[in-house]
Amino acid sequence: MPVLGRTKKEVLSEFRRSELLTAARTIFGRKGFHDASIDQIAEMAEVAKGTVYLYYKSKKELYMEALRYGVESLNRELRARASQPGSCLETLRALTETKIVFFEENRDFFRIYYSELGKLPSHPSAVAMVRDLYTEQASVFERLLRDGIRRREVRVIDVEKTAYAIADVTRGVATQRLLGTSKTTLEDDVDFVVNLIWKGIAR
Amino acid sequence: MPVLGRTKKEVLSEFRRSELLTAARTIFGRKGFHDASIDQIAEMAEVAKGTVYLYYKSKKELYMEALRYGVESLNRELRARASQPGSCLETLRALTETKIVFFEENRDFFRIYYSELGKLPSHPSAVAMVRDLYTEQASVFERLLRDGIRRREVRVIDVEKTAYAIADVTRGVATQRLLGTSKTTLEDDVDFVVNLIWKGIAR
Amino acid sequence: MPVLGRTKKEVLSEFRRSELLTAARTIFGRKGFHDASIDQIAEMAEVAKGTVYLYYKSKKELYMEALRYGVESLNRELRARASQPGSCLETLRALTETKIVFFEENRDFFRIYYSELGKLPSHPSAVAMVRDLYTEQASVFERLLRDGIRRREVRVIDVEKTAYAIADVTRGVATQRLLGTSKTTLEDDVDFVVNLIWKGIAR
Amino acid sequence: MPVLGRTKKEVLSEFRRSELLTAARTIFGRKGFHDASIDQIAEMAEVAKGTVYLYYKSKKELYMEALRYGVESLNRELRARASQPGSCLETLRALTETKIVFFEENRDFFRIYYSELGKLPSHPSAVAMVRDLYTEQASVFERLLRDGIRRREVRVIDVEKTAYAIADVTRGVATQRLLGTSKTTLEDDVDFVVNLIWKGIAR
DNA sequence: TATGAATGAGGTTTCATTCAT
DNA sequence: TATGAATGAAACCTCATTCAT
Repeated sequence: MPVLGRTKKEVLSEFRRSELLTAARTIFGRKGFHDASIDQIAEMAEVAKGTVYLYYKSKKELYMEALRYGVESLNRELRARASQPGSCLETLRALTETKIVFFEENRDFFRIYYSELGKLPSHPSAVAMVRDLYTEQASVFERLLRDGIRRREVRVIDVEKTAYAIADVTRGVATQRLLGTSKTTLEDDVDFVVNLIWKGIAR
Repeated sequence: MPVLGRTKKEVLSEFRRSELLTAARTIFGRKGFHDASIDQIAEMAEVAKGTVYLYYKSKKELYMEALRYGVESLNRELRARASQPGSCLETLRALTETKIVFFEENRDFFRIYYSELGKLPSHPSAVAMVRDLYTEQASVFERLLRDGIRRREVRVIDVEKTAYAIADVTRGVATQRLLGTSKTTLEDDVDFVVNLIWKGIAR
Repeated sequence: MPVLGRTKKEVLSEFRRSELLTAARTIFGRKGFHDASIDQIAEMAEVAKGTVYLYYKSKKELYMEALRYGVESLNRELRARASQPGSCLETLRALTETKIVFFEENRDFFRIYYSELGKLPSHPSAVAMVRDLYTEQASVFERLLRDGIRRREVRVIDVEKTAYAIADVTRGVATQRLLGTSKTTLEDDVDFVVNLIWKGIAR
Repeated sequence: MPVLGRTKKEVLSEFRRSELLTAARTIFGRKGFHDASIDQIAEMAEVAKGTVYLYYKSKKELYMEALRYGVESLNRELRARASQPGSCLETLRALTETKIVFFEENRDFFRIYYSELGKLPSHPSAVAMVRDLYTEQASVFERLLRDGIRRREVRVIDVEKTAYAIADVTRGVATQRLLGTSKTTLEDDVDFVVNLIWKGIAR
């Protein structure tokens, strides 16, 4: 009995995958890949252990999907915001804020994300995927910078390196916030990042 | 028959510890804490498994010591360089270079270091230690910035946040280099970091 | 599809526990706690090593349950026999025989039992449990003696000490039999214990 | 430089053996065979671990010698007391007291002794030895009983079985005392054993 | 003879994965 | 499809024993 092109089965299946992904993200984020157990994830997703293997063929695959799922969400939000009109500086500020807020709302994911980025070539496949998504994210910023250069708001710089630098400083501030080290408001933190970078790159 | 205050035994013992630490750093860096096995570390250090436990009372302790050993080496180098005379900008450049070179020469350690920094509250003790050492490192840069402000080379800024930002951008560039993503020379990379930051903070 | 209040699963689970307990009793009895390995017990119970841990959370717990299981069986038999009518002397003889027969039929258990009784304060928890069960057993004999005193079949004595003495002599005879030192029939051995004790305590 | 037929070396060697045996008895008694470590014994004997192996070729051998050493001491005391004049009853009381006192003064040994007796055929060799010494001990009592029968103080009984029974009841009382269960004086406890047995065997 | 650093076998326990129901 | 009992590989750690000094 297909509805809107999807059978009941497909809907259920999609639902399970989503529940599993959410649970995986939470547990993996909280305990790391190794200390997380399939049992815990299954329990949180309210299915039996064996069921996990009907949807993901291994712990690693589940991990990678949870990772991809998160990064893609973030990238989607960033792209959406980037496509809104505004000056280069305004957009830069908006993107920075989007990213920091995203991490604050997805602390568990934040950990998976950066622990994986920090790992480099250990789960080669995972890294490759993260790198791709990271690169995709960087490209949002690169496009912004190129626009800024064209519009003469930004001086001529190495856009790629700068894009990475923006990501790094943003990550740093997000880390401070999650660690509780940062004592300033979200707005101040965003200001700091944007000012630093903008001074560094403005005409 | 002590020689220069150290017996032959002490020398051997020190040698073993050092071999173990080096092996541990390599293996842990390559595989992460969990996927590294004591057996592999012992083999690389050319001792038997049991011998490891004569020097470190658990896998975790060995890990932490390997971590501490590396961070302390880096901090030592940074402090040494920071104490040399020069303008604020010169010193900033020197420190940045020191750090990037250190990571290039200690790739395996780089991974432990940042995977641990990215972990936050999982091995509480390890994290605490890394955080302390990280803070110590940040303070080298903070001092530099304060000096710069006093000497009117640098404008009045939040030194703490800026110190972290420097560390973050530097880390980012080091990552690019280790990933092979960066196609530019060491000098160019250092220039990039220093310019970006300096523009952001100079009077 | 529950049958008689028990599902197939429950039956299987009960069966496994029982198989494991039996195997544990045999192996522990034969080799002692330390020299017994979980592997051997699993093999004898015809399950994989990991399965043992689905039913008992550690080697020690398995050991204790095997112990408890045996002692409780013995105590049950003794209590059942003690509640049958008969003179004090008759009951004493019956209990003695019950105990000796039980040990002959459960040689492996006999060893766990007495090795644990002989250990005093090493596995504190195990010892506490055995002591409780031992005390319970002693109380069966104490009640018998008190009855005998009331009925004027037995002279006034320290019932507690005497109860222990009966247990000790019985144990001794059981030991002789299991060692093969005793060359006399079961009946003769029982007679010997009962006569010795009875002479010692009768009016 | 032999002195009294013994060189300095021999004296030292004897001293070491004795220190080791004492330490072994204490540690084995306190922790049992498996949980005792050669290291602990060496430390208590104030020698290095390797030295232990110059005197005893394995942990088991050391254990057996500690066991033998203790049993032989006890047997020696019993034989000495048994050879003193006195009625059968008097000697029985004296021997019982000797044994209980010996165990109270050698608690650690007591545990080794009975844990080994309780083991039957696990370390076959150890058991054989203990059995021999146990038998030797029983024979002291058997001789006493036979004397008593000849002197018409004791009725005609199975002396072997009775000898074991005496040992068993004595052991039981010793156990009560060491466990702290017994609340009566040494004299009362001895009285209890002797009365029970004597009533059981006297003419 | 005495030492104690080094060895490596051995055992418990965990947990991802499978499979019969 | 969903379950969860069963599996067994893998890894940490201990400690009796050896051996070079």
